[in-house]
Amino acid sequence: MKGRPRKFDTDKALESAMLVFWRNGYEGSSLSELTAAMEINRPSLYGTFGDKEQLFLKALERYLTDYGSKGVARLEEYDDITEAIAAFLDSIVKQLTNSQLPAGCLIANCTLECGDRFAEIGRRLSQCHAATEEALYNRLQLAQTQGQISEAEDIRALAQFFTMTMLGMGVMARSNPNPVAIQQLAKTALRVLPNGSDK
Amino acid sequence: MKGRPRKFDTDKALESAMLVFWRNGYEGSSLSELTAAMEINRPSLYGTFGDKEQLFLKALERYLTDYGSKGVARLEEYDDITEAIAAFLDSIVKQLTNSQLPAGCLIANCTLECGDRFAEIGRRLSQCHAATEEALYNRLQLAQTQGQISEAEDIRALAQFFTMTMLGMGVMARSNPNPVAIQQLAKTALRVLPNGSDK
DNA sequence: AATTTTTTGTACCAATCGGTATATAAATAA
DNA sequence: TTATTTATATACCGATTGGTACAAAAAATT
Repeated sequence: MKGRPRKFDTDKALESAMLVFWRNGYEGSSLSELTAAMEINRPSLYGTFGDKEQLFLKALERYLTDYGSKGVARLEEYDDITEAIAAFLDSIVKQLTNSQLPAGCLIANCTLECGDRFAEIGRRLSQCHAATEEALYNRLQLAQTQGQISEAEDIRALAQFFTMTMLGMGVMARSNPNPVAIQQLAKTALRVLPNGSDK
Repeated sequence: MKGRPRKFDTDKALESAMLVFWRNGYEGSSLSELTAAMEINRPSLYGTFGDKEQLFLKALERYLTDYGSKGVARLEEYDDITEAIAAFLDSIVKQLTNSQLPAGCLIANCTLECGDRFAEIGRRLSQCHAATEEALYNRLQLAQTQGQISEAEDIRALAQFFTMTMLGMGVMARSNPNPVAIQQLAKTALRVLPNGSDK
């Protein structure tokens, strides 16, 4: 490779940026704070990641692989649909109550501020919600074909409900980070499932 | 009263400010946009409402009386606890799906961005959640003493769950403002109540 | 009519915002 | 060694941020 070699680890830098966005939101994260956390200077940031919006989108992808999609992955771990969704919620609870991580959920945190005002980011974040809903829907549909859920059940509504639960827990965790309460929210939400009270 | 009289209606101006904050969040609302919407100039704003933070807190109180506390008020309208909470959620759904109003819920919108970074605002917003939870708790407790809810039921958990539902619906409404879906979320959430599936 | 009090409009403040021009340093290719 | 390429660090850009100084305007008080 020709040219002066990079002095910093792009992966570490991106992770640092992601944590800043997670903590402060999109607008709340200034270029100065970002470059400080990433331990690089501004031209290196622009040369490597593009402008602030592109950096955010890349940080978001990083968040998804490291944190955001852990919950959906757990949907496949159990044959029983209630256990599967319990595992999905439990994964989110674990994240939200991990005091080593920024408060709340990066996606929820930024959905509210970016909605209209930063169109591309807003669109991408909506896609994230839709992807979660779709994963839940597919898992619920499988359970329905297996007879675990009645045919009369509106599984689209259930998928949207648990997506909302994820986001709502994120807001609660940001406002009052009481681990026991967050844990309890997940348990209560599970009761909308036919046999959810048992778990 | 001595001195030059005010040229604008402070109440109208505060309402305009509230709508800007609701749409754009706290940091996202610049002094320029606020004064433009309020149709006053900057010194009038500072003279009448104080600085930006104080203006926000006053706008928040205005939001609470006009919108935020409508849901809680409906808790008293029905003797049956399930109907009461259905009315509470329905009031919030109505607001979230009103296309004349800014998207989402002002409180949820700003909880995420203000948490740590604007301490006083963050504290006040947490109080708002706590107040909602407390109103729900009191109503649930009444229902429990009336035998509508089993003594074994953890009504604190239920109060927190419906508070979370309110906030979660707010995020969903901001990201994908589909009235039917929001309405359905409320209906699904109601199922955590002993006889919630009937309603 | 003169004085006092309060609001108004304009014009401005330092600080910070996201973003970049420029020149130097460090590597490879010729 | 020389030319080329890429990343670095510093220093800067215009625009916007929240917040104010100042003087004119409009009312009540004396």
